[in-house]
Amino acid sequence: MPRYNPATIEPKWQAFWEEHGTFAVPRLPDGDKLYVLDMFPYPSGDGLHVGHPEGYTATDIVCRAARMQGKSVVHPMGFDAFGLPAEEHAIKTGEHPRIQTEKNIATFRRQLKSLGFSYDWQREIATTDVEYFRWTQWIFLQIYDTWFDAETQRGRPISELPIPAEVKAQGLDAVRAYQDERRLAFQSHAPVNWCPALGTVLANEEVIDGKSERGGHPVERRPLRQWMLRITAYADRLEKDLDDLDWHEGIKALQRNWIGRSTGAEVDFYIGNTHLAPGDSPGAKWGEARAKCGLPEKPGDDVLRIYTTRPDTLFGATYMVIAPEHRLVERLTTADNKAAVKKYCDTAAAKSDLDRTELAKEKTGVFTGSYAINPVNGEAIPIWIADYVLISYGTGAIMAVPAHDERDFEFAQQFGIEIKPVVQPGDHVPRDEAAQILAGAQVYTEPGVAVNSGDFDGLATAEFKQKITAWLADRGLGRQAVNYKLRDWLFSRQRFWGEPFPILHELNSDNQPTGRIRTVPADQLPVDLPHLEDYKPHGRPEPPLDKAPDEWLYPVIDGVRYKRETNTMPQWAGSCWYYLRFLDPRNETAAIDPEIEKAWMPIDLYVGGAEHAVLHLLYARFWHKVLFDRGVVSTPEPFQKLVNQGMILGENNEKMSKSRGNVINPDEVVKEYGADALRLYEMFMGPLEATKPWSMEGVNGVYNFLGRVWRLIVDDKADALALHGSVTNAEPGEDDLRATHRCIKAVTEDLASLSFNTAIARMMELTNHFTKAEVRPKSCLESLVLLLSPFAPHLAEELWSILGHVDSLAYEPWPLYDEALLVEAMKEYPVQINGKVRSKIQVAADADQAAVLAAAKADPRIAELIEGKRLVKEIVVPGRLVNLVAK
RNA sequence: GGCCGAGUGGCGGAAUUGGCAGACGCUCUGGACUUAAAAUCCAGUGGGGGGCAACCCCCGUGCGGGUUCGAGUCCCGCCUCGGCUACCA
Repeated sequence: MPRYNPATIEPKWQAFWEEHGTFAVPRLPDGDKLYVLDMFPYPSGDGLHVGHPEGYTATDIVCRAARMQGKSVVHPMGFDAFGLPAEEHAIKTGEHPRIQTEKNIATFRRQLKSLGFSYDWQREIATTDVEYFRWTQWIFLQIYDTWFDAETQRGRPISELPIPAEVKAQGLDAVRAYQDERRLAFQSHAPVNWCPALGTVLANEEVIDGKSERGGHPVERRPLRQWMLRITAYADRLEKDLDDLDWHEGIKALQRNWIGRSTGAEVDFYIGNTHLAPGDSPGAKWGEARAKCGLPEKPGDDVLRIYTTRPDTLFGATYMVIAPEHRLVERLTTADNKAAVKKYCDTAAAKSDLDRTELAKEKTGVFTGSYAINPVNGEAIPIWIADYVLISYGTGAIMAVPAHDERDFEFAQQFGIEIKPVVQPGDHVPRDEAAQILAGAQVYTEPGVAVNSGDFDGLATAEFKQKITAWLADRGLGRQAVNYKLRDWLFSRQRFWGEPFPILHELNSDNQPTGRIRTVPADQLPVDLPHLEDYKPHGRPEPPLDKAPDEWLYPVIDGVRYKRETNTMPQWAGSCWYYLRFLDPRNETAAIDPEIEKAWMPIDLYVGGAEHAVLHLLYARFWHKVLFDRGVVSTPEPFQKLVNQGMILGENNEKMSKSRGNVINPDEVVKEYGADALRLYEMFMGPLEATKPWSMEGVNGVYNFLGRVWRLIVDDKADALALHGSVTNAEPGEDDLRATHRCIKAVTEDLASLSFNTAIARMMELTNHFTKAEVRPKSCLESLVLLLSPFAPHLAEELWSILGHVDSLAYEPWPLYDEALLVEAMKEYPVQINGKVRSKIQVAADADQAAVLAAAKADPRIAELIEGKRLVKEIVVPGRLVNLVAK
């Protein structure tokens, strides 16, 4: 009884492919290349999730079909293997994180192989491989060695950075400092979540409500020396280059939003050298001086520089706000406000970003006691401190215009500050509402026409913005400015299990850092992680590598003692360039051979979850652009086409999670139904990009389909493996050919648009067609098997061999369809009267419109229905339908 | 609050982009085969109504309007659900 038995045929073909190196890819493409990439997984201890095979099957289908269509396809897989869980396991057990990581990778590899994906496993890499992160470190050195030339909008070697004469005159250290300030990788102090009870620094996700996720211990924010990458320098290019990418508009919008470019003006408000009081003015001298020398590059201590996107509302500014971390806080606070201000700033410092934004519904703030002079009207307005202004955006200070900004409005209402409307709403605003706005009782943030704005009254918002910006620039009081929501990338972590930085800090004779740093030369990479006795926290905020043995931690070069950088890189680092290494995974002299890079890049199709739509894709694009500027890669963008697979929900339509108990294990599905059924089901569920619920009955459904295909070709009632009796070498009939060629056309087209679900439906139709047929022409069955092979490769290979072929079908030419065979002699037209189908007629396929119309009117039922009525309109849509409008 | 996406039978989903709504599959029902069951094969399966019958009629794509000979598809106004994001001045 040769039944369809995936449990025997699947391992058999997997072994065959492996033995024969069926999917091994040559160094360079042979003919048209296709680079299809999956987002490589993080090998968690839980093993593969059913979400993984969704995208992986989609790309596998594309690759298998492309090979049959003669393309040279590279389709690699690897592992994003650094990460917290392995380190936590190490802390508990004392076992090196690498051991756990490798176990997990082994599980993932086994699971992936059991699904029959056509990866070139020779190219497998893990970000944790020393030979891989050697080149991650090398790329860091490239970034470190680069400064961004704003003029040409390009990253250039630091050696090409022009050094101003006055800097040069101050000596070598000054030059170094000047360069270091401009490198794309630089050091800075940034707060971390320090948990004294756990003796370790926590990631943001590990902090909930200001307490540690584990144990609920208090967490404080502490500034620590960190590495930053200057991604903001590339913000404009990262935004602009999205235009030419073949990505879903929604994802592009997400990235644009994240970059968050805004244009406005920076404006200086005079604050004097002491504390200004109401009624004070800067005096004519200051204004004259400014008009002469223009706006200084950096604001001095006598002004408060703010950023606004609405310079047209300057006349409506009734107070100022600076962030609690602003450098002028102390300077601006008058004696009698000191205590309150200190208390407020201390509280703000303890709050996490989350507390300051999401959870804080009510606005808070404190008055400094001093005033600033509005440059447009000379009015002195109070300066407040409030944490709704972020130090990390713009200048960390704003002018508040409560009449035309919701946040300022809320704040002003709360603290009883004047609300002064300066924008007359547009005509779309109802009259009573406009009156409310002009009375300062309601906020209005849209454009309109200026009022209460001196000589500028009557200007439309857009025009006013331009005029006032020019006015300010003329007087040295302000300038046009651009800002981004995007922040520089905090690139260091206080963790063990990550890539070490190839950086050394010089020490003086007292073992204190001198501030000078040097890099580990490229030819001395990799910097491997040291051996540790155990992985337990050492109880200081410094990274765990601080407890590395001295031989590792303190190298001596040319008689100078250094301390290694002990921060490690974040998990994002490894995934920023893995797609390059896949092309040349064993290269020992370069990250990638330029010849190989030119031949295969860019990636033609990149498939992965939407959860990486912002960070991973932005970071990788940023690295790629730096590498492009430095001549390492030849394309400005890595991922030409991107598709985000949808989420798979549990059977109950909820997210899959252990706690809900609705997690589906792919191993179980493979065991019960086979890999082909799992693959086919995941593709049949619905569109790749849609969120859709799992259904075991659905899996059973496609499993039945595969069984039907099997029985179409194999006689499952025979004692031994034999072709079904109705399989024949005879020439196929017209109906068979039409059905087959329609299927070829549909599947080919659906594949091109990644519409796998409908492609499968078409193959089901063809299977139904031949199941009913008493004679099944072999040539048609072969076409079906080839069409099915990218989806259910094991079954297809088995049937292909049963049909008498010796070789794998992996490189068999893709079936072609003949347009001439698709058309029928007769065509059925529905005939509508007043838009409702009343009859159907058979007409010769090549009949002209008049003939179709005549046939429609001649139809007995139609004739009866239009009898005695007047035909107002007669519509014939060629190839579609007839509609008669009768009265 | 903002951005994006989606609402079609009992369920997952189709619909050449303005042209027969419900392809394909699941579920369910009936039949064939069988001593019986499973498996398999065949047929039916949006709702309501009429007819002995082949058939016929009405309603129907979240809701309300509109454009059109014709709307799931386009326009206007809502409702619901999901994802991402969140004081970015």
